[in-house]
Amino acid sequence: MSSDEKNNPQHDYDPFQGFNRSTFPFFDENYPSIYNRAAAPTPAAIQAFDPSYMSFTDCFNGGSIIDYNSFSRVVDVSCSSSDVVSHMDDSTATNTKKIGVSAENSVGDDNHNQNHNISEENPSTPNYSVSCSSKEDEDSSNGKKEKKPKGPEDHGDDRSKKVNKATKKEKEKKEPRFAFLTKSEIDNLEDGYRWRKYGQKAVKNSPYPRSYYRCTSPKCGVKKRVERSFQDPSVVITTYEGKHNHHIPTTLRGHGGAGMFSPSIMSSSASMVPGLPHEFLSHFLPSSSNNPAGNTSSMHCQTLSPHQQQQQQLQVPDYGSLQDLVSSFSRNQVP
DNA sequence: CGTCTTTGACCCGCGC
DNA sequence: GCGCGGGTCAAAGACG
Repeated sequence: MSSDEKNNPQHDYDPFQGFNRSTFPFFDENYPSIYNRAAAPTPAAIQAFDPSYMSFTDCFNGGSIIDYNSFSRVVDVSCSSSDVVSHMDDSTATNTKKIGVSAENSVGDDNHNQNHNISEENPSTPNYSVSCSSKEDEDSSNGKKEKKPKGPEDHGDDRSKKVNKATKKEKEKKEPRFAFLTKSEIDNLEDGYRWRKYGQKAVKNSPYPRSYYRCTSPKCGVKKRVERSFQDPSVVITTYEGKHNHHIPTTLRGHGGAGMFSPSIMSSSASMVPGLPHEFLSHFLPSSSNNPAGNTSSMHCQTLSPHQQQQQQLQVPDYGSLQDLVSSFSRNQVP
């Protein structure tokens, strides 16, 4: 652990900072969740979360909160400065940036690698991590840079560059970012929204490329990045960036579309909270096999390929445990 | 024909 | 200043 990390205690970090907690139904202990189970989760059930991940257990128990740095260490993904998660001002952002670098360099760190043994014994036990950060991004999505032809005419833009730099700093604090670890064989996990892939890049120190998606809805600048952990290729890291300013599209393209989730569930949550909180929720919605309210989703399931269905099963967490963990977190964190 | 993916090039920030 | 790596653009092609 770097000294920077020591100086940046995470115990007071709130991964849901920036969101009204009421937008997360499971923060409310009295919320009549359809995921409520008959029995409280057993300790064994909680421990079923693979400890080698930054799981929800890690996230919420005892106020030990994941940030993107921990996240990057766990899954061995590099994270840019903007990925770093913390409620921080610019000065601390500089610090965490260094943390991010050290995280990337920590691949050979024994202390870290010891925790990288990802169990294969519970393939049906999905492991999730979530983190968020604030970041500008509207400058690239809205006021996106013009692609300028390289040549003699491409000069005299230094002024605009500086302006961009300044506005970037200002916007730096706004865009929320959530990262999810999902054990899945499918890279691009369906979340109900429509995404258009706009780029793919090879990731340093990883054989797996990183894909860049943008929400296809006009004026919605939400982006997501999808990549695999090279430590455990079965783990997909999905990073959402920004908030949707629209509801989930009612018509989705073929091959299952929103098949992972019940449309009734999606629409209800979407109408409550369009945007990222819904997305966050959607990642933990049950599939047909575990969804007590799930006739509709089972209907969608029929359109899934066996591959997708397998992935779907891998996606299903123990929602009772999950909810309890989050509630526990809520109790610990909310004044 | 519209939508989406692929992919090489480009831009930019950062560390050395 | 230079090189590297991450992020984005946009043309071309694939697909339904």
